[in-house]
Amino acid sequence: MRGEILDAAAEIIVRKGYDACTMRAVAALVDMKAGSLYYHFKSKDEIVEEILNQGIETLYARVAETIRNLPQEAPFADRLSAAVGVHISSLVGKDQKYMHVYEHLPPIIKRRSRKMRETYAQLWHDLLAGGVASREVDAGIDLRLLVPYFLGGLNRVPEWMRASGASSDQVAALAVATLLDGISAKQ
Amino acid sequence: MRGEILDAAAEIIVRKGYDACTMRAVAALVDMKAGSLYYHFKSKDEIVEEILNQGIETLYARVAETIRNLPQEAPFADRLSAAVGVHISSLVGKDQKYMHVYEHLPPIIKRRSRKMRETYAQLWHDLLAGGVASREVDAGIDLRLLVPYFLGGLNRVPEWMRASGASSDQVAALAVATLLDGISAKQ
Amino acid sequence: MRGEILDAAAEIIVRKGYDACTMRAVAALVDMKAGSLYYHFKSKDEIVEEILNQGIETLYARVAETIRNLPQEAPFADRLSAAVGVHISSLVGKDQKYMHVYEHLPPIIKRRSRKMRETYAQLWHDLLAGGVASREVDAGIDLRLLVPYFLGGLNRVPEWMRASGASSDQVAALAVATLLDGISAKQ
Amino acid sequence: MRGEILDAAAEIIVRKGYDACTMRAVAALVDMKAGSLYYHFKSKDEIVEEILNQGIETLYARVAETIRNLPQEAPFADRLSAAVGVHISSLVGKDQKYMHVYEHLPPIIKRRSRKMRETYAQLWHDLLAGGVASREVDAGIDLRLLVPYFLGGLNRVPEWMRASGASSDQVAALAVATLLDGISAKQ
DNA sequence: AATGAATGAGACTTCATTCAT
DNA sequence: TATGAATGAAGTCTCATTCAT
Repeated sequence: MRGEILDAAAEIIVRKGYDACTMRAVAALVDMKAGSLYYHFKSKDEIVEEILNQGIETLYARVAETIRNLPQEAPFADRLSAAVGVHISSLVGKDQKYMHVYEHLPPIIKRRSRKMRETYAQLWHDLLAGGVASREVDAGIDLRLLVPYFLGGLNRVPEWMRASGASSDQVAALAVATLLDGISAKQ
Repeated sequence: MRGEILDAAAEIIVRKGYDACTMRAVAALVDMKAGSLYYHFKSKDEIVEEILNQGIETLYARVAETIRNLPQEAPFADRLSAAVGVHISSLVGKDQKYMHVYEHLPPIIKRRSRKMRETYAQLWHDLLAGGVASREVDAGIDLRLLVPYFLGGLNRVPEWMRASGASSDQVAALAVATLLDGISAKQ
Repeated sequence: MRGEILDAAAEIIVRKGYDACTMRAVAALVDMKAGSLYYHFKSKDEIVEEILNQGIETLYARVAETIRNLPQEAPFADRLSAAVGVHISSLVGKDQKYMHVYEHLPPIIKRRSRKMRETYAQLWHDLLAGGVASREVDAGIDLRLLVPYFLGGLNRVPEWMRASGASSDQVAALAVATLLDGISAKQ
Repeated sequence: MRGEILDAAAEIIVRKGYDACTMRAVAALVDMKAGSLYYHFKSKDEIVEEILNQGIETLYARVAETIRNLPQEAPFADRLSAAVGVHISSLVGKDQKYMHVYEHLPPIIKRRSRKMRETYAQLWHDLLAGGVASREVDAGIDLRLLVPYFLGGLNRVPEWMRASGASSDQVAALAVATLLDGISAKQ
């Protein structure tokens, strides 16, 4: 039941926005009355928080596992490519409502998942630091800046994919290529 | 007075989020009672819409003018650099609350400024297309994908600057360098 | 100016109902701002009251004069017919907004013109009493009951004319004939 | 509870007018807070509409049944008398607040019950048409005009009864007699 | 485990009215 | 005479939450 409630809430947030996600609306979707939700959750916030965390935790787990499963000697470009691929396909995957949720939340609530999101950013930081260590990434780059900048672009991807009609593979390829080599014409 | 009300509303949205931006709160900030706001605006929506438009329109005007003022023969890297610089400093400039507003709005309301935002995206599209035409940008890049991806990253900048403590110049430089040449170590 | 304001208010009440008759609406119709009305009237109530009275007073004056102008020896049927004709055509006359107003007012406000309306009822009472005196009206009829009952029917006339599409003459003729002779088939 | 709320609202409308019938006032009368009413009704309109319908529907049902229960061969005068009696006593009956409500509503809201009221008018139309068919009513009378005119008078009855102090039976008798035979003195 | 019913806070909005200018 | 600006009261409605059953 707890799970079904979370599912319902996520569904509503993604489909109609955070404001439309009232306790009554959630309850209706699981064939209950609003008051009954309080048997399973202490408050609306608890529901949202749980959804929020579940989203990033899953994302973290997937990307972490993908990286871990690569052969240790895999070149940086491959590691990056794999990570970006999993990140984007997770954001976009049909059954992955929980991950879409984040983009619909008011900033005040987003902030609650900051710690977990920093942990996730650290994952990327480590990935890139690995590239620097192996001299595959330019040592002059300040990773403290690059990581948030790059993730910032990545997180908007679903929003813009809808507009441009591109596939997640196309977007992933573009992101990787651009990050690695830039857009300057090579002589 | 109209202007002061808009200022107040923008201030609240940016500082405490859209939900906290009630008519009462706005009124209090300009030393009025809630009802009085209706002498100046037909509805809360009208206020938000005006803020929204003013933000993007100013941004558009600034970036467009910056580009226009460059010497025609300026190399692409310079044009890009100038544009990115203006964009970021506008987003971050202290007195430029109106531009911060966008990131705090619920998607339903964001949608209202879509047309203007597309116009703005077109500006960047043209800038990059110019680079392709002059063979300074790799012709293989699909601009329909790149522009939203790049702007997506750019728009998150203030959010992450706060966290990393970098200056807007630093971030701008990073964004330009990365976009142009990527992060791969050059031999 | 006073007159134009009254006109405007009456117009609105008749066309859109009492609730739509706000000070702002009235002001707009005379090209003013709401506050300015208070130079001419002490309150909204004063406006409504004045309209109300003007309506009945005119009606009273017309009917009274019509009766007075009849030759003293005119038969009762003629007197009644004349009075009903004036009453109905006043209620229905295009330029006579003030009289339409009454039907749109909330009962609480209607009550304010009670005294004047009783005076008006007295006019009819006298008319009928004259008929009794001259033995043209059945002496068994309790005029205290008949007058309000008959006027009640008469006042709804405009409302129902609109529905049935009859002319004011048709309705007047029907009212007179029915009142005098009833609807029973005469052998 | 639904019923008690309707009762309370009707009570207020009849006693203090439609404008005084605020959600707060209704709630207070049933010992609740305004917001709680929305558990039982979707909107204030729903409350008013329900009262409105209940009033006319009851009236229709009563009059229709009264007529139906008369022996088929009952003379027209008896049928009319019975119908008028029920109509008036319904309007006036102490427990029948719902029927008083109509006269206190703003025209915009009255209109909502038009269809049901037309159905009710049809009932009277049929009654009179029956009289014409059996040659008890003068065939020259235009029923399309008479019915609304007569009902118009009937509906004002409670308003005027209060003033004149007559009983409902007295008024009913007067209405029937007048309608049937008029007020002319019989030779 | 769930519901019916209620609450209190607070949202947006409208309106008659006031008053300095 | 008229207006711009403001106010306070009130109105309808929504929502998270509570609690006895």
